[in-house]
Amino acid sequence: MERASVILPSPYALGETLGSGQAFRWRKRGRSYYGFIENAPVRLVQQRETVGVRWAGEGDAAAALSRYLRVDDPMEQIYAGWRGDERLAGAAHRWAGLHLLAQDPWETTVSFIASSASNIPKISRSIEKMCGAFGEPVEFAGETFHAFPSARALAGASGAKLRACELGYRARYVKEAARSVHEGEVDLDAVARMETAAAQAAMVEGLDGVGPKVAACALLFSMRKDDAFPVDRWVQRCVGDWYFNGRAPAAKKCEAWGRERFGARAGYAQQYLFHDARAGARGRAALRSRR
DNA sequence: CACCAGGACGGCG
DNA sequence: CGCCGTCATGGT
Repeated sequence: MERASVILPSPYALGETLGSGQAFRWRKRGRSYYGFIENAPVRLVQQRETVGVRWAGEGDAAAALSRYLRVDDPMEQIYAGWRGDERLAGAAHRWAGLHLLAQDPWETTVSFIASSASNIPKISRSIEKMCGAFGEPVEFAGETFHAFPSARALAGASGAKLRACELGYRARYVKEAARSVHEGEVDLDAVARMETAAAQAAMVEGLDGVGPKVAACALLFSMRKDDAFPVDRWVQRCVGDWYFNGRAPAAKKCEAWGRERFGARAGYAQQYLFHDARAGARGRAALRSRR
């Protein structure tokens, strides 16, 4: 059990970042966030600019948290690059301190296989059920947590038990992708060392249920491939609305456009666009329900 | 009760 | 290639 404390840069929007739809296992209880770093349970407590960490992992908790939260990312520099872009400049202002994360690659890959044509609350429940059914139990802070299941555990899972995790038609994708990783056909450590396009191609080719978007998410949210530009329905729609006069380009073209336009920081641009688009939709939904 | 969701896949033109 | 129907399932 490791304890430490980390000084966050300013700005760092911790709650917004942990709940931004790139990670699915963070839960807020009181002033604490419970989740996993390097697949070991962790509790974070934010007080002003510092975060207290209690971590079940081995090694330097402060270093692990700093890596995970990407506290060294040059946000002001990134925002400066968006000054000529009205939409992104606005999003940078509204969501100042929203960061990308550096999560576990295997967990992130499976999580986004489970994400296809779903929604964030359902994805979270689905992953939680997978962990409960197939993940190793870990005692932490007086309760039992379940680590994210290994490739071996998921490869050996029964189809029925997997589908019980609300995975639907994605269950066979998870099982087959797990087999590919467990048998070494795909090596995520090697993928992480490739440049983005090659890494994406390797994942799409080698992993069932992984297309361009899911691969881009895994690369961006767990392997620091910041030039990746995942295009889901939200991003496709808002890119169409904000940059193409309401006519959304096809997903493939939209991805190429985003990577070309935003370059080495395309992933950050994508995350801010996604966050802004969803926040707008949530606002409109709240407005509707109030009438 | 339609319609949508951090899409992928396979078949068809 | 690009387009389109299909695939479970819960939320709105």
